[in-house]
Amino acid sequence: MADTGSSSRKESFANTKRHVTSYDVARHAGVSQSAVSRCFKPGASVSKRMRDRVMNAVKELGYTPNAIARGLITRRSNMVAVIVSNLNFYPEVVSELSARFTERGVHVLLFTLDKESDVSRTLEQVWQYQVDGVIVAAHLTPEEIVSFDDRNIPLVFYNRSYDDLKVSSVSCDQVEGERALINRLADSGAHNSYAIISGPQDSVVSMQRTRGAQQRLKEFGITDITQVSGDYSYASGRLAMQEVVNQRGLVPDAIVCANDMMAFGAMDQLRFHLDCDVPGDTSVVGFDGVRAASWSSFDLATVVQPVESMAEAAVSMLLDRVADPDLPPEKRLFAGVVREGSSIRR
Amino acid sequence: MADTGSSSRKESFANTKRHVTSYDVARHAGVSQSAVSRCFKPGASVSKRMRDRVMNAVKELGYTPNAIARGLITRRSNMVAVIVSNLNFYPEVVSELSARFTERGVHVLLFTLDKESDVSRTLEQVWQYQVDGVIVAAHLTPEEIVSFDDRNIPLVFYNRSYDDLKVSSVSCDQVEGERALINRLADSGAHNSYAIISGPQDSVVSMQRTRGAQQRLKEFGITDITQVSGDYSYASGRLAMQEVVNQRGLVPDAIVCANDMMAFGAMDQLRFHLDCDVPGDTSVVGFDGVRAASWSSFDLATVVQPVESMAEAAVSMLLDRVADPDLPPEKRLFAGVVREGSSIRR
DNA sequence: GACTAAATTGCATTCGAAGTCAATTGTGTT
DNA sequence: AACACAATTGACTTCGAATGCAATTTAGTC
Repeated sequence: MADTGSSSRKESFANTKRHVTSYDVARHAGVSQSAVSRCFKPGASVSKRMRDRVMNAVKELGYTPNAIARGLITRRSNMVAVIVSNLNFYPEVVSELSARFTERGVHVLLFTLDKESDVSRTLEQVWQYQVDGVIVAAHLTPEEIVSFDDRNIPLVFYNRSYDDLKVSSVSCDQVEGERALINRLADSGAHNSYAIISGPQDSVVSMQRTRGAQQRLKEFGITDITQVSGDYSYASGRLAMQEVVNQRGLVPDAIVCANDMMAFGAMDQLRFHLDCDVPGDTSVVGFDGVRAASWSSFDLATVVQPVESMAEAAVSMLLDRVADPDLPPEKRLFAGVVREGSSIRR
Repeated sequence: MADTGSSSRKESFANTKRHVTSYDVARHAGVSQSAVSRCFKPGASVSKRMRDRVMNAVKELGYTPNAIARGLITRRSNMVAVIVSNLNFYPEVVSELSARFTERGVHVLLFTLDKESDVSRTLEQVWQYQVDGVIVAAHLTPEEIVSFDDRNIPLVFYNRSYDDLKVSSVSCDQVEGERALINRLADSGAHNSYAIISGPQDSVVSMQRTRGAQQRLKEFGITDITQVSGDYSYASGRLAMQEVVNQRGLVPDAIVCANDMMAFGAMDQLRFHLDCDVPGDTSVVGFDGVRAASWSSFDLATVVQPVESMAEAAVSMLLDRVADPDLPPEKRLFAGVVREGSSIRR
């Protein structure tokens, strides 16, 4: 640490391959640096002869443009931030987003939040990196949302909507989806007692799903509902299921879970620890339509979110707003598709 | 497009909040720009009075340092690239890596590869973004690996080792793990006929796991082995299982799968489509130790990779080499832990 | 071949922060 | 109070590429 100066000097000799810059290319090709720069700008005015000469030199020297330097002058980093509260809950989403951004030549700076508490520190980092836009699949406070406006950074929420605020979002219609799912349960007859396993108390998505279920059940005149909450995990689904049985003393006709993971947990708890048949004795439904829902072990009735369309929408909405910051915020709502499965008693 | 000049001019008026730079802060605080810069450099020589004045101005103006500009001059972007062949196979890994890098103030540029074919294009992007280092959980050709050396960019492989090449890597001992798993099968008695469901032909990891199984089985004098290959997915596990039965006409005593997903598929195929009890009629084992392996539905015997330790190792190895590029490459091998589960017949 | 318009090229400046070095201020000693 | 020496501070340059503008070349026309 003390000899930083000399060691870095030594280092720059050790690196025989010093960075090749556009100046090096220019000198080697006998042209100006501007010319080199222009050769990398699509649609710039460059003669064929010039382009050939430059590209030759580029190849010979192994030149790669420095995106950092470019970003400094153009004020476009060509990077977007993707902020996810817990990657484990959204692997497909991140994967889809990443693929689609890449397709469009945009790069993804990934931020995962362990606890919602470090959001502000994360945002601090986001600002520093001059990203062109941000996709957020996590909860932000209104102040935090406003800070995006202040900085003129386009923001698109994924599966979080703030009805009252002027923000762009892409989401799945949680309430409608849940209602459709309840319809299916009702269609299949004798479901009189229900349990709802919700997500964390502070999760807006969970609220919406749960509300959808409650509403629809109420409309069907069903009042026998036990509600407990989990944290979206498999383990919490199992615990919640047990808790339901402990509270009621018996198993309800149907278990409505706020997501698939908890539904798997509930199902497993019923089948393997409560000696209960699904769907023979009781029905279980989830929400999300993750891969495992279609595994034979579960074949879960659920609402499938159109992840691909949603990701595509989020990406193009964001990039549209990057290109034209004056576009008004837009909320796009996608309908979920009910997956029948065989976890509903008939 | 034609009026770029005027429109960008207009824009810069529209953005009432022009970027606040260190110069703005300096002017507002009545000091030099260097002073502002120094206030953001830990361990710099700044008097308390100066620091207070500057920090006040920073707060009043809402200044955020520009990491892009900093990166240009320091030649440190504080970003690393994480290249994953298919995020869906590694959600925990990416999540762990991301968390640990963030902890250390390093940012993650995520690249996901759909087909291995676009690796070179991806690398092109990686070079442009001047990342300080790269973690790769995908297959690279020797030439591609050399290109990292040429550019003096530290590289750490995750779960891919190239025995002959001088590269750093963190991996789980696939062969040993698989051997231990086979031991467990052998311990549990009567497993005479085996099926091995391998991964894709070109997957090194699959090769190693499969080889480990074959070796150990051979040592036990077992020769009745059917081998088919899948693509690591649940669906391919089911297909492969069916294929095994089609080939043999009956179900082998044990099914050794190259990863957990395929094991789930095989298990489900056996239980729900081949009317076969697991572990009653046959044993199934996997590899990886993903979350779902411990779900009651499966309770799969498998080799649990110590993902956390491995991620930690990969991150610190990479950052150590970023700090001191002269460190020699190092290969760290982690032992997997056999998870008993209840998918093995006793 | 002369002349105008259009296309191409180079010069010089810019983006925002960091580091070098010299100038200045502050501290401690006798 | 005078001096040596350390701690602070500011002016200026640098990182690498993009761009406005002027200079130059080329193409097009009669």
